[in-house]
Amino acid sequence: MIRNTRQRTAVNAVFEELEGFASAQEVHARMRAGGDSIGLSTVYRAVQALVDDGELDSIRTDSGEAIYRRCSTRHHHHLVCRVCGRTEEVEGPTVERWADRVAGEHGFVDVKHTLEIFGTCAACHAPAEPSPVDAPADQR
Amino acid sequence: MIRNTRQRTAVNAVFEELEGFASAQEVHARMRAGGDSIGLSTVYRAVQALVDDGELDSIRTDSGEAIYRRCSTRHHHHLVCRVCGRTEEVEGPTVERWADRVAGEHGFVDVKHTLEIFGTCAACHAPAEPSPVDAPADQR
DNA sequence: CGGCATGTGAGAACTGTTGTCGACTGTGCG
DNA sequence: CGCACAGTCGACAACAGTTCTCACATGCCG
Repeated sequence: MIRNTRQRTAVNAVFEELEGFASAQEVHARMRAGGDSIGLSTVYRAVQALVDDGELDSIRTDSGEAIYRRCSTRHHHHLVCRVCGRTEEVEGPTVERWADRVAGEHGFVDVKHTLEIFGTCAACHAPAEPSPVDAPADQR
Repeated sequence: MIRNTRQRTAVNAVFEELEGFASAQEVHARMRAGGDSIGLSTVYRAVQALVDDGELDSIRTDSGEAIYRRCSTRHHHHLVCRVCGRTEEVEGPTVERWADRVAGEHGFVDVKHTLEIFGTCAACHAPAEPSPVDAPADQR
């Protein structure tokens, strides 16, 4: 049986008022800062329970930390500023179709995909930037 | 200056004879098992050096472990079978253009993206058909 | 209300990764 | 060839994120 506890409700609430991603530790810190008393273990447990329920989506950062977002409703992707962390949701039928087609051509079925776009947003890009023409060489 | 050392060559060799992904620890274990004496730190260093050189590609597993793969240096994406772990490289100008355009529309610059497609490959999807080309043993 | 399965939380333990530092060794030079 | 030395090695410590442990608390059901 699964109980409704103060802590579980509170974790849920954090993600409701949150935009973008948060790691378990951030959730914990935020709750502590907000006056809630909660253990780190409990945050992990609550977050994982929410993931199991499909209410949260989890991905990994490059550093290996798990971060969570509330957005399981409709399919979309994220555009993340690598400086300030601001996240925008974007949709793209184009890329959905492309992925399905490519996978199909290789005989794959039951296809899912993950796509994250990283960049520097206009605000973060404004300050001192050495190269006016900053064409990254490796990506196209 | 960058030296050619026995260890670095050996790590490189492991990925040459390897298909698919391997974690740093797997590389270390494999080398030890093969009689090579090498430190774990050295494996991490060598692997990261190879990633920096663009000779290896690194991603994270769901468990947070970093795994590495030798793949072509040009930009591409991976189509991964969630059953056997077989990986195919795919390219898609379409999706590159889409990502750049979408990011640009939001004022983002210096844009990169990651895209992984997961599915079940034809061989693994066939109900009672034991595929002649079976999964490599230690794929994730 | 009372019983008890379930949840909590502080801290220990664990895992993967990175840092440290003395010893070692390719590499370039004479 | 041999020497100097910067780059490298490797055992181990340190670290961060996550999971586990276990005594105690608490929501749920009758």
